[in-house]
Amino acid sequence: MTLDEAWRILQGRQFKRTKNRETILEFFSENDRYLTAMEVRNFMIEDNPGISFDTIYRNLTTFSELGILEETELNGERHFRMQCDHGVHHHHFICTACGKTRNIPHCPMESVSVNLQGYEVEGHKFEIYGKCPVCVEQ
Amino acid sequence: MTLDEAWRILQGRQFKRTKNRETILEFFSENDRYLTAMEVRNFMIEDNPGISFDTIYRNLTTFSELGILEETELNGERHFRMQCDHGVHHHHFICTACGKTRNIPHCPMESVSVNLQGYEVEGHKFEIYGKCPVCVEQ
DNA sequence: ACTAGTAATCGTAATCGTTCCTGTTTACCC
DNA sequence: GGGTAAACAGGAACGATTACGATTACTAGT
Repeated sequence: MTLDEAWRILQGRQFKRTKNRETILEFFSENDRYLTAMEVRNFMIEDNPGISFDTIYRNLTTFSELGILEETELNGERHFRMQCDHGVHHHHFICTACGKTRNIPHCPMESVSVNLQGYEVEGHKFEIYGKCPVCVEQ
Repeated sequence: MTLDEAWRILQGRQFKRTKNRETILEFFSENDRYLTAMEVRNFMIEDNPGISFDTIYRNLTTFSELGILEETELNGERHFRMQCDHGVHHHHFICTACGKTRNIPHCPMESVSVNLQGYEVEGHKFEIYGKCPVCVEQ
């Protein structure tokens, strides 16, 4: 997702264009990996030393709900990254050291043979964890 | 996993047979679903009003490491359940209302076509979330 | 451009799940 | 039964996240 696409979504829903939102989106568009609220804060604090976690979490949640960011949970912490390939369903290999991901186009839901009649499926998660080639060397 | 199997594992590693451990294992063997530390506490508190969270978490973590319980994270909280079909790799449909699960024998790792050469795979997670037939009716 | 109205923010305190700490109790081996 | 290390209770501390009242800053309408 590009910055322009993100702003188009936000302005289509009457969200205002603020400096904080610009900084957050800039950070994600320049860092193509899963990031924590703390990492976002450490970046923002240079421009805005008084930045509040309330602001960060509120915006991250908003962006996630609007499909601008995607979200996952790694060792008890929320992680966010810019939505990639918007619209096309996929999964990720996630590096547990740096947060970088690699797309996995195959979705296991297509080949699940279990009969889930009577069940109401709300979602699914398929992630592979490990170290990317760069972090293997460290 | 039966209570006998669990105790055989524990005693093989010189873990002591305490009242608290008996209560925890009894609770899991009678409740075939994912449970939180709080639910465990609410059950234990009847026998032992002074039960400490430290004791609960310490034992849940131990049991999980020994393969007696299996663990997953649902909306930011650790959930535990008795290890089912010990040894046989499988995945779960998980009811987000009651924590009950249904086994999914198919493992997506077998059909992942992405080349992960140079990567170090540490683990994976495949879970389907939704409502079980009982909770759909509520 | 000016102003009103409302969304967004700041700063701080509170919450929640989980872990740490210290002194005491308990299970197990002899 | 006595010694010893494991297990425990109670409470304090922790890190991530959320809630809150007061203030600031966008944006639309004049």
